[in-house]
Parts: sequence; C-alpha cells; structure tokens
Amino acid sequence: MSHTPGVRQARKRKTRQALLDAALGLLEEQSLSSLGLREVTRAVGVAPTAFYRHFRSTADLGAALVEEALGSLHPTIRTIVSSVGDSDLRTARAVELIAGHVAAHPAHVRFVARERHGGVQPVREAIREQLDLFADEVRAALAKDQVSAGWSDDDLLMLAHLYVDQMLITASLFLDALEASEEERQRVTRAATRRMRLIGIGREHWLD
Amino acid sequence: MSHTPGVRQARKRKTRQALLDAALGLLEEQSLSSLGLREVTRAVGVAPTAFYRHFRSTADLGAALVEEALGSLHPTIRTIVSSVGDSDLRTARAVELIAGHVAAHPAHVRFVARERHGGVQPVREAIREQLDLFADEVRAALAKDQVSAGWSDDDLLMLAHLYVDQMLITASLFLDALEASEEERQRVTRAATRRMRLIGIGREHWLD
DNA sequence: TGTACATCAGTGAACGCGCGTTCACTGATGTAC
DNA sequence: TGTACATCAGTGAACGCGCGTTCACTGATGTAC
Repeated sequence: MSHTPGVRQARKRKTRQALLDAALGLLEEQSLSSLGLREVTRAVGVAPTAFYRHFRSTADLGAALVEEALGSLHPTIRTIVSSVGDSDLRTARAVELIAGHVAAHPAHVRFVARERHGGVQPVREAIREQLDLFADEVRAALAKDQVSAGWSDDDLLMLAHLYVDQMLITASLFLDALEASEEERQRVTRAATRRMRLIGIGREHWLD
Repeated sequence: MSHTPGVRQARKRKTRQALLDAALGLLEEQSLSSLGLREVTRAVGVAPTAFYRHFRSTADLGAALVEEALGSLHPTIRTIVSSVGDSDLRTARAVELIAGHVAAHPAHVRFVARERHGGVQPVREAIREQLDLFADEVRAALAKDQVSAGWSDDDLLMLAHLYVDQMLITASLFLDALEASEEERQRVTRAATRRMRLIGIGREHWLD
C-alpha cells in the first residue's frame, strides 16, 4: 500500500467525467454551439473557473465527447461486422444490436447525430474522422466475405460508407422511437431491417 | 395605377427576406440554437426591435427557413422523380440534379442537414414533416414504375424514405466538396452514383 | 516515520460585454369622406 | 382632388441578466530527505 498514487488524479478524473456527463445531458435539448461553460459547471456544482482545469472551451469538451460517444459505438460495430450466418439473419442481428446500443447510450447517439453536421467545425471533423475509421473497418470485414469476391476496393469502401450511414440513420430512428410505444419500436425495427435487406440484395447482385 | 397597393407591405417583405438571408448566412458557422436575434438585425442594419415585427423568436425564423429551404428543393425532387430512361441513366441524372441544387442553394442544404437533427425541436419537426411529404411524393412516383409491380405500399414507402435519405446524404457530400477541386467533386459524383445504383439493383431484385 | 516544501484542483470576487425584451415614439403609408 | 385620421414598420433608450475570462487565493495531496 506504499505510494497510493493518484488520489488527486482520481478526483480530477471524476470531476472531468461529471462535466462530460452534465454536458451530454444539457445537449439533449440544444446544440454544442449554444452550450455554455457556466451551464455545465452549474449542473455539476463546481465553480465556473474549475472548467478550465479540464477543457479549454466547450468545443474542446465536445471533442472529448466525440471520443467517448464513438468509443462506445466501436464494440457494437465490431460485433455487427463479425456476425456470421446468412444475410437475413445478420441483418436482423445488426438492427437488434443497433436498437440495443441506442437504448444503452441514447445521449451519445443523439450527440453524434446532432453534431455530425453541427455548428462546431472541429467537432464535425472529429466525428468524420471516427466514422471514416469505422467505414474502413467495415470495408475490411466485407472484403473477407465470399460475397465480395471480384469487388474493387473502391466499391467495398463505397458499400462500407453506405452501411455506416444506414447504421446512423437507423440509430436516429430508434432514438426518436425510444419513448414511443412498443408497437412503434417494432415498426421502426421492421422498416430498418427492410432497408438493410434491400442494400444486402443490391450487394448480392452488384456484379451481375 | 389606382390604389397602388402595398408599398408598406412590399417594404416589410423586403426586410423580412433580408432577415432570413442574413440568418442563413450566419448559420453557415453555427447552429440555430445559438443564433442571436441581435446578430441577425445587426447584419441587416435594422434595430433589434424590428425583428419582432416579423418573427416571434429565432426558432420562429428557423421554421420560416425550413419552408424556404425545402420549398426550393421541391422542384428539384419533382424533376428527379419524373425522370425517364433506364435505371443507370436516371441515377446519373439524379446525382447531377442534386449537385446542381447544392451549387445553387448551398446555404439551404447546409441548414437542412444541420437542423434536421439540431437542437430546436419545432424546426426538427417542420423538417421531418416536409421530408415525409417528399417521401410520399417519391413513393407515388415509384408506384407508377413497372419495376414496382407486386410491391406493397409499405415497401414502396420504405424505399422512398431510403431514396430521400440518400439524396440528403449526397447533397451533404457535395456541400463538403463545394470548395474542393474539380477532381474531388468528380470523386463524390462517382461514389454517390454507385450508392444510388446499388440501391437501384436491390430494388430490381427485391421480389426475387 | 516525520518534517518542510512543491504542486495543483477547485474557489470566489470582479470585469466588461452582449443578450432578449419592454416601452413610448416617429413618420411614412393607407383609408374614409 | 384634398383633408383629417388611422395604421404600423422601424426606432432608440433602458432594463436586468448571465456570459466567458482574469486573477490571486486556499488547502489537500504529493514529494524529497
């Protein structure tokens, strides 16, 4: 028990996380470009000046939220792309996993959907970079699939981006349906599944 | 030349339009939820209080911008869906028309992409309503196509929404490429065309 | 183990500033006769 | 056509308020010996 490193460091991390959590909550009803530093510290219960010990600006905090939000999405994506079975089964599982992710991290999903085209340029860029990484990962997974025999790398990347965009659209649809009836959520599931299936069919016949 | 109706009314409309135009300009670098009433009036050169003669709030102005932006999109959509010829030709024309629309109304496209998931609820809802109308129009056009024989209305609406979302994604890609090289724009055109084509192929084999 | 000094996360007062909104107003345009 | 009154888009002063940022500070934690 010598050394006991980082009581101070641990407390700092905790405050930082509280700021991120509070910001994410406040961003459910506004955009990052209107989020105030004082709003965030007030919600946490620290002095406004404490903010500067962790972030240089709300845009900087936004960049940290991108890491957190898309970091949480990464495992879900890995699970989706590594799924095995026939096309319809994988589609159904993918939609289910997306629904589960939205239920588990609704604020993260909302943040990414909102700020992807939002008013804060560095945050837009950070989201774009992460989504490009996802697309490349999806592309690599697609390349291993026998359905992709004969596909150019360019076409694989095109399809990967199409899938990533569909994932986000689907996630956004589930987000809107989160507080709706079970019936409504079923409707979204069915619509999203058929969208994905149509793309899958297009994929199967791409080289015809 | 009796009556000369509306010198006053015409001036009022002009000011209103100037406010809308100024707001649209300011929204290139921020979101509606952070747009200030004084910012807008300052850009136009009128007193802050003049704003209230036209809009109750910036959210109200945002709703007016939705009408303007999606009104401008309507003719483009009608042209796209009424296009004739084989599938690849129509796809190529559609992408071309979208590129043209973005070049003609970049600020409108940016506004819709940004505020569709933005922080102002009534504006999100207005955009959603308009896009639902577009989707229904696309659905009606798809229904007339012989490729759609045997499709359920539900599936047609699913495909229509898929197309509308792809149009917006494509428009957003062209927007990012607006100030890039001609080469980059060609790249976007080719990627967008292949996405649309893949969906078209999925459509052709949907009932297989 | 104890002591003396360094570090640094969080504080609280203070600042100048621009915000949204109110109000009574002005003066050009519109209307009634 | 001319006159007298009504309308109303835009004005300008004033308000209270919360904002981001600065600064010197405090006191618990960390480190060196």
